[in-house]
Amino acid sequence: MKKRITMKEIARLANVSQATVSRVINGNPDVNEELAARVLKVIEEVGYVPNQTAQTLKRNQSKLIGVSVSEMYNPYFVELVDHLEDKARKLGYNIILHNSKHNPILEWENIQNFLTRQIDGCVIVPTGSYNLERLSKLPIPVVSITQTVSSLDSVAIDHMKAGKLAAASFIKAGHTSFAYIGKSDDEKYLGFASVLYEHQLPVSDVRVFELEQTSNDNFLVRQGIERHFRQFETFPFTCVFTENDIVALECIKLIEERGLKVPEDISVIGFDDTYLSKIMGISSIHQPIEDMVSTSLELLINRIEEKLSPDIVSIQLEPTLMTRKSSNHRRI
Amino acid sequence: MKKRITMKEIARLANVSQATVSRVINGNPDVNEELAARVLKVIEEVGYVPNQTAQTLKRNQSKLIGVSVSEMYNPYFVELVDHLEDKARKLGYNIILHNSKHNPILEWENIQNFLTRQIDGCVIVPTGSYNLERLSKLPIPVVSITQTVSSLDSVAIDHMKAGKLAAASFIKAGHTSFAYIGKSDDEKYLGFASVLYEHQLPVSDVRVFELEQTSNDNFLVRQGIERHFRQFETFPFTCVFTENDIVALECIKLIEERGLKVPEDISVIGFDDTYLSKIMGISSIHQPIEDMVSTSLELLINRIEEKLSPDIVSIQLEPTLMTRKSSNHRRI
DNA sequence: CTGTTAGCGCTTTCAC
DNA sequence: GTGAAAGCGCTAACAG
Repeated sequence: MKKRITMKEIARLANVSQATVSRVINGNPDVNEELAARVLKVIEEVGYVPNQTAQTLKRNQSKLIGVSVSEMYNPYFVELVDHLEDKARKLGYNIILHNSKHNPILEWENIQNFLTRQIDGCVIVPTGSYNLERLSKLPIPVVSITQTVSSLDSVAIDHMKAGKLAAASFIKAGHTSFAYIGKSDDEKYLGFASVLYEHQLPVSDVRVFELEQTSNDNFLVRQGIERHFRQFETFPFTCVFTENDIVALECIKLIEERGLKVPEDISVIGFDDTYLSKIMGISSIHQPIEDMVSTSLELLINRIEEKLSPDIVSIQLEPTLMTRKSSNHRRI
Repeated sequence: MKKRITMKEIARLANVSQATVSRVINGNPDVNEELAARVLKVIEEVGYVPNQTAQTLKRNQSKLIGVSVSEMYNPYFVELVDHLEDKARKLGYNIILHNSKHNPILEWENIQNFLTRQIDGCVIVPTGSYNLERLSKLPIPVVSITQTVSSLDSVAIDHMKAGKLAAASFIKAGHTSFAYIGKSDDEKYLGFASVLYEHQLPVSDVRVFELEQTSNDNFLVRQGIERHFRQFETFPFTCVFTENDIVALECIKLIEERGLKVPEDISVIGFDDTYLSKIMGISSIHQPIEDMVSTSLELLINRIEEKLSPDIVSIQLEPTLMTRKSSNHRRI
C-alpha cells in the first residue's frame, strides 16, 4: 500500500510544527493567518485527509454508530438503514451496518464487533428479547428502533394504535368477520382485537393465522398463507389485516387466484407502508420512518454526549392508515 | 462514557506484561499454556474486547471496506449491499456504507470520508464517469461492481450478452416488433439490437423509450413510461425489454390498464431478477449477485494484499434469462 | 518464552 | 501564537 500522507509531513512542507497543523485543521481561531493559509495550501496541494483512526484513539470517540437490523428483505428495513446512513452522516457520524438475520447469536457477535470498533453508540432492531439484558449493560448507549422494549431506550410507533386503526377502518366499512395474519401476541393484534371488543363484535371468531416466515422468502410466506387458506371452502372473513406488506401482497395474490376480488370480496390492510404497498395499491399502516430515524439519532447522540438523565426513554410515534385500493370498498 | 477496559488492565489483573496479553490475543503459539489460560480467564471475566482502532493505527490496516452504492430503491442494490456485508464479515472485514444517490459530488465526499476512515479498499457502484479518473488514483484499491469501466478493476455481468438473451428469446417466441425502455447507449440495448440485426429484423423500427427516472420514485417512473405510451393509439410493438425490474413492473401495469394482456398481447422482460420480478411473475435477466460479490471481494482483497500484477482486471460474469409469466407466450 | 521499548498519527497540555 | 512532549491502546522488534 502506498503510504498515506500524515500531519507530520504537512508540517514539514509548511515549515511549521505538527501541533500547528492540528490547530489549523481543527479550526483553532488563534493561529496566525499567514501560517494557517500556508498550511491549508499544502493540505490542498497534496490532498491530505486527516487520519480519523488516530483521532478516535486520542479523543476516545469514533463518530461511528453501529446499526443492526434483523433483516433486509422487507423494504421497510432498507428505508430505515438508508435514512440512518443519510441522517447520521449529516450529523458527523458514519454507520457500520450489520444484518442479524433474526439470529440472536449472530446479533451478539455483531455487537461484539461494534464494541471492537469503538462505536460511540448503537441503533438496533432487536432479533427478539434474547440479547436485551446484555445490551442494556453495554458501556455505550443503545437505542431500539421499531420495537419498544422495557430495558432500552426505544423509538417505535404505537403498534396497539396501529391495530386499532386497521380494525376501526374495517368496521367502518361494514365488515363483521375478520382475519389477522401475524403473531397473536403482537400488540398490533391486541389493538385490533380490542376495537372489535369495544364494538361488541365476536373477537373469538377472528381467524388468526400464524406464519413461521413473514419475509425472507416470498415463496415460504406464500406457502404459509396457503396452508392456512386451504382449510376453507369459502372464507369465513371479509377482511384481512397482515403483519407486513409482503404478507399482504402474497395474501392478495392468493385470494385473487381463488377467483375472488380484492377489495370487493375481501379487503386487505398491510403494515409498514413500503413501496410494495404503494406500487400495488395496498392499504397499509404507515410508519413515519424519517421521524423515527431522526428521533432515534437525536436520542442516541444526546446519550453519547451524556445530556440525559439515566431514566429509560421510550418514545412512541403515531401510525396512520394509508387507504388504497385493497381496502377501499364498503360492504352492503 | 464508561471507560473501556484496556490490555494494560488485563495485563495487570493477570499479572503478566501487556505484550503477553497481546500475544495471547493474537494466538501466538509460543506462550506458556498456564499464562495463556490465566490471561484468557481474565479476558473472559471482565468481558474485554480488543480496541481495533489501536490495532488499525499500529498495523496500518483497518479491515474496513468502503461500499458506495448509487441508490437503495432498486432492491437489486440492497441485495448487493446485504451480500457484501455478509461476505466481508466472513472474511474479517466490516463495511462502511454510503449511498451516493446518483450524485457525483456526494460520491466524492463519501470517498474522502472513506479515506479519512482508513479503509483498506473500496467497492463502488459508480454514479457515472465523473469520478472515475480520481478514483483510479486513490492510494487504495477500488473495484467497480455492476459496471465495467476501463480505468478500474471491475466485476459485472456481460450487459451486451444480457441484451442478446432478451432479444433472442423474443424472436424465438415469434415477435417481430420490439420496444426497449432504457438508455439507448447502454450495452444492453446494443446487444439487443445486434441480435435483431443478425436476424434481419428492422432495428430502426425498435421503439426506444428513454426515461429520466428509472428508480427512486415509482410514480415518476410510471409517469415517464406513460408519457411515451400516450403517443400510441395501438402499440406498434408486441414485446418490451426494460432496463430494470421496477420499470418492467410499471410498464406491465400500464399495459394492463389499457385492457391489454401480458404476455398474450405484449410480452415483457425486465432486468436484475430482483424479488419484485419473482413475486410478480416477471421474466427478467438474472445477475449472479452472490458470485459478483464474492468475486469483487476476492479481487479487492488480493489487491489489498498486493498479490496481483498492476494490470486492470475486468471480470464479466454470465447473465441468464429467467422466463416467467410475463414473456411466457408464443406468437401465432 | 517473556518483558521492555519504540512508535502508529493525532490532540492537548505545558512552556516559552 | 507556536513548539515540544506526553500519551491514546496496541503491535512488534529486540533483549534477555
